[in-house]
Amino acid sequence: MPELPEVETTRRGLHPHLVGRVIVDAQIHQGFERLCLNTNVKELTHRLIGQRIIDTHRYGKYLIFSLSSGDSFVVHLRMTGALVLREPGTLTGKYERARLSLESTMNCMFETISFQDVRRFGTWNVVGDFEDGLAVNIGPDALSPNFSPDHLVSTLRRKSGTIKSALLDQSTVAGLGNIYVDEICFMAGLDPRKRSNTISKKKTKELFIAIQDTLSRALERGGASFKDYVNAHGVPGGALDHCYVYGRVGMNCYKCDNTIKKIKIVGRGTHYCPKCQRR
DNA sequence: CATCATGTTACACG
DNA sequence: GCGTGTAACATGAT
Repeated sequence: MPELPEVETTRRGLHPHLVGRVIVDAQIHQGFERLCLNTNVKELTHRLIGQRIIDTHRYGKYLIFSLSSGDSFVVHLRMTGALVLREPGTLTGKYERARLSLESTMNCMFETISFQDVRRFGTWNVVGDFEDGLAVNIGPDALSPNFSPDHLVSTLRRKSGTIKSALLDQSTVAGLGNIYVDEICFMAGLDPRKRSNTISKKKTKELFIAIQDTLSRALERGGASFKDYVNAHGVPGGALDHCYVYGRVGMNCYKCDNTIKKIKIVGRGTHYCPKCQRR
C-alpha cells in the first residue's frame, strides 16, 4: 500500500485506541514467521507481551510504537500490509498473518490489532532504539522539518540518475512511493526522466512545494487505495480518484488536454504528460 | 500462459 | 564507489 499518507492515516486511526493499552498476547500465524525481523519469533513476542503502548510515531513508511519497556515496535507494511482494529470474536480472515491482543477496557471496543498482508512482504521488528529498525541510509521524513528545500537541492545536485529514481530512493527523502512520485513530477512540471543534477535550484524549490502539497492533500483524503490498502478501521482511502497522472494512461491531461503516457523507469510504471512535463 | 502491481534489497555489470 | 537493470520475495487480478 502504503506510502507516507497511507501509513500516517493508519497511525492516526490506531493512535487513540492504542495509547495506554497493554499487549496481552502476540501471535504470528503458522507459516508466516518471515515477517518477524527479530532473531526469532519467540524473542519478538516475548518483547511485546506485557508491554503498554506509550505512543505511536511514523518515520517515512515505517510505523513505530513505543513500549513501556523502552523498546520500539517497528512495522513496515510494504506492498499490501494493513493494520486493522478488530472487535472481540472477529474471525482472522484469509489474509491475516499476525495479531496482537490488547487488554480489554471499559471504554474501547477493540481488542485486537490484525495484520493483514496479501503478498506477505510486510515486517515486524522489536528494537531497543527505533533507528535500528529503519533502513540504514534512510533520509529525512518528507513531512518533518528536517526535510528542507536546501536539503533537496544539495541531494539532487549529487545524483546523476533520473529524478524519478531519486525521489523513490528513501535515502533522498523518506515516505514517497510510485504513485506520489508521478503526481509530484506532474505538479512540478518535470519529466520523470530528467537527470536530477540538471534541475535548477528554482525548479527544485518548486519540486519541494509539490512534495509537501501532494502529500498533505493525499493525507486529507485518507490516502490512496491502489488495491489492498485500508486504514485502521478497514476503510479504503480516496486519493487515487484525484490523481493527475497516476492510473490515467490514455486519458486527457487536466491541464493541456494531451494524452497521458505510461513508460517504465527503474522498473516502475511511470505516468506523465509529455506536454506539461519537461526534460 | 503472460504481465502487472503501493516496497525494499541484493547482486551483476559497466 | 556509483548508477542501472534485473531478480527476488509471494500472491492475486486481468
